[in-house]
Amino acid sequence: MDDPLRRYPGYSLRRAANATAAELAARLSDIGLKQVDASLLLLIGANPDVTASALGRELDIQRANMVPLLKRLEDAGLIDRNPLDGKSQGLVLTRDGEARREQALAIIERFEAEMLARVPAEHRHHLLPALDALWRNP
Amino acid sequence: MDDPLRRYPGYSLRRAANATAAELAARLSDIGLKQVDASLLLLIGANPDVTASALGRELDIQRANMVPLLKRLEDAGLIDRNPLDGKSQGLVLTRDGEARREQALAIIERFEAEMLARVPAEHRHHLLPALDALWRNP
DNA sequence: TAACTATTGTTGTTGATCATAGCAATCCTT
DNA sequence: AAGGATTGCTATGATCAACAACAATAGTTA
Repeated sequence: MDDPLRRYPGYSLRRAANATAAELAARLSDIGLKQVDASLLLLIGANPDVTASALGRELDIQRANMVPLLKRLEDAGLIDRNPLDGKSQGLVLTRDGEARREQALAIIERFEAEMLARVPAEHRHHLLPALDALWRNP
Repeated sequence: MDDPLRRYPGYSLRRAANATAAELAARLSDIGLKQVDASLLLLIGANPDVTASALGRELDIQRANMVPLLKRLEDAGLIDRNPLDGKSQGLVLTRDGEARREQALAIIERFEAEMLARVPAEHRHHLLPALDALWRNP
């Protein structure tokens, strides 16, 4: 079937993102996490006492939508909340959260390596800078 | 804020895809189309009498989910259905559908060009082949 | 030809995701 | 002390894709 879309990098970009996201999601589900969960664990681990708002800004997730995400992580015993002042709360990983973060990290590192390995060597090191140019400077 | 995710091509891939998808969606909304609509118009235009099932396979959309998509295009007077045999129906663009397809094509071509222009020249021609390697051969 | 298997188009339901608006409490700055 | 901004949250609606199920038909094989 003739597919006029295949010429377009933008189309391939979306398809590639979907395909890789699906694969990573499948692997992360082995440890009971979604991609957002893993992102949050990594970010909280690297930035103890971050606020929900700051996380939302970094990941482009609206404040309101952070609530159920963090609630699930809290209910799962992976994160704790420290009141920073009267209204802000700092988020930290629990012991379990840290363990899970390390599992997620291992899965992600491995996944990224395998993903990159699929890209022909001549193109490989161009991928990250090219992608970054597409969204870092809006 | 320290963001451990920025090292990962897979993460940049998803962010770049989201950012570009949002921008293209905004432009296509000027002519009352979503991305899927535009994809369908382009595909039907290039493959007259294609079936809904074939479109779904090409775009990785389940048969069942094609129904409301095609119904909207039909209700908008952009496509017609030709009974091919007792159960299959061939899809074609109407006059209006062809006009809309050309508008969509112009928007997409322009968008793709601008998108590519944002990528530094050294990386530019590596983008499409690198992305294709990520999803063409699963 | 008869029987089976696969394909097509469809319905209906579900869950996940995201945008939006609004609210109370608290903070920061002037 | 006051006004505006920020934080966390509730609630709601729209959209989207996955899934199961089904009837009708086509294609293939016994």
